[in-house]
Amino acid sequence: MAPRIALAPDPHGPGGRLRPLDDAGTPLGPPEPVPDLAAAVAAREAAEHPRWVWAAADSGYAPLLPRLPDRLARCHDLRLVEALLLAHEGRFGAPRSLGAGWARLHGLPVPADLPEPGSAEADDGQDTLFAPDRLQLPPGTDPLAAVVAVHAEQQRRLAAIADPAARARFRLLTAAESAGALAAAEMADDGLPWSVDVHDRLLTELLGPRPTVPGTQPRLLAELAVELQRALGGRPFNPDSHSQVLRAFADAGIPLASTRSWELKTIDHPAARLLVRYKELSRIHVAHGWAWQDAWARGGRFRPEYVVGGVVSGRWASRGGGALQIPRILRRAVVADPGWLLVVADAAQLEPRVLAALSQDAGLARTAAGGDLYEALAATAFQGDRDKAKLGLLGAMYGQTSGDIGPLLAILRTRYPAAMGYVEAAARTGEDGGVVASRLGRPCPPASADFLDLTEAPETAGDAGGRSARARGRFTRNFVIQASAADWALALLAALRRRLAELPVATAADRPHLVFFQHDEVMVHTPANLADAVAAAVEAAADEARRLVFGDTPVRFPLSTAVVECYADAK
DNA sequence: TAGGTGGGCGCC
DNA sequence: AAAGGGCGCCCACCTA
Repeated sequence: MAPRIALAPDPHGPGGRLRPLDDAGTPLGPPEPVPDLAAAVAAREAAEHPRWVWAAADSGYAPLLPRLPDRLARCHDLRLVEALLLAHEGRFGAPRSLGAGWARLHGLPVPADLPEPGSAEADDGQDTLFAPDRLQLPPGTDPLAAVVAVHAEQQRRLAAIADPAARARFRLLTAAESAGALAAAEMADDGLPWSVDVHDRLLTELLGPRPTVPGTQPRLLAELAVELQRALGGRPFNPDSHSQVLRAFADAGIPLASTRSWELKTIDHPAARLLVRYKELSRIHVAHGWAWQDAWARGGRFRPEYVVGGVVSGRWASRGGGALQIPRILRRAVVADPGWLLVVADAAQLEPRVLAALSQDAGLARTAAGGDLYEALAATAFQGDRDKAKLGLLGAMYGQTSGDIGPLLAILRTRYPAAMGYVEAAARTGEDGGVVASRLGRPCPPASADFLDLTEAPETAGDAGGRSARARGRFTRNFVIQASAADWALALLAALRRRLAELPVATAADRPHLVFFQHDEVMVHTPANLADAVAAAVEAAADEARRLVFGDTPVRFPLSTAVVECYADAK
């Protein structure tokens, strides 16, 4: 067990205080004031690799990063762990700041969490000005004392989980979530290598030259709009307005139910094809065009802000820049530095494999023992029709009932009763208003009014209740899989981060580092001579994650790994 | 004018 | 008969 050290920065200036703790969180000595927190942290990190206990890595780590010679190995993020514990204790969504934990400990009124920076409510005044750390502590409270006390309380609550196996898994989850917070801060600091030149060329090819007047449409987009108007009779209309588009098509004798691309693609008319193209290009322009480049990708690095645990399933969210929605076509712009390479690894067919491991379905586990899972599934149960196999299994995991999927589900139910029973049990729990959890114990939110869809056409209360219950069932059905996949991915990320830190390098500047993480995919930017070692580290981390999360399972989680100069060349 | 909502689509 | 899970972002549009 690594030693633990609580830390709190001074509110002003570079100093702070440290306090060593035992595993239960009991202080092993008095607080130690240090004049230079970054220097003190660096020294203690080198000497003893402690687990740093702090209020929140997102605010605590970023200011230290530029001054640390090496990355921190591990931490305990009180805010993230508090959120996990509260959910586990049936108090999903309760305030999770250090101040909230402190208040609950002392029977004080619990302060609401501050709105996330960048959110709509965040610009409401000066609160954040006086609480940049978002701790929400009562005035006069000693932050280090609060860190020590709330940590001890969290350790007590973790130890109170009765089932030893469940306790071990949940502790793993808190450690992985905390490690993720370190990785997220580091990735924001390093940035994703982004070639502004390549991006410019791509945009110019697709849209025409960058408009000299900001806010005007690039030439090719404007021409496309005119062509579209001409194809519908020549009257001008705004292609971005759904109602105007619907009217223009109707006037030309083409009734549309919506302007969705998939509907347009079924219509054999030049205007439909032009509109689809316009939408594709327009989206790139508005969401990932020159304005985006100016805001997010200056200086050869795209620096998104990741929100660890930002999705209820444990997936990460991002804030600004759309880091997790980079269009495939723009991957051409992600280019390694000269002499460096990108190691891109994504888990192949992660979610069905997770289902196989969760349900311990022997048959499905055999199809997930390696190679192409859908191919194996098709050979076993669908006369070699891979598309059907994939459609059926995805439908089972998402709760799909429409289309021609019924017969496929019936086959799966016969062939893989344990796996289908698993998702159907999760769905029933949800329909009955219950709560499910991931493999490591991350609970889903409780049933609430959110799931009552009151916008539907008038109907009896019973119908609304049934609709809402089924929606809840689809959610819990998918949650067990999506959230357990997130458990695995988080464990992989933590293991990989540790393994990268163990690679021998001459200087810290030569160390391979994570630059991207997207649900089931990781990317490492590495000096070319270490690329093979990095690829091996990713493989090892994936296998470590499998063992940690699922224990003894025949299911394998193969990675598709590519070593490339450019992201677009991976797979 | 600002904020909220819904359509639509990018990613997994 | 049928209503496929999770997000972020931008637009038009409506309302206060």
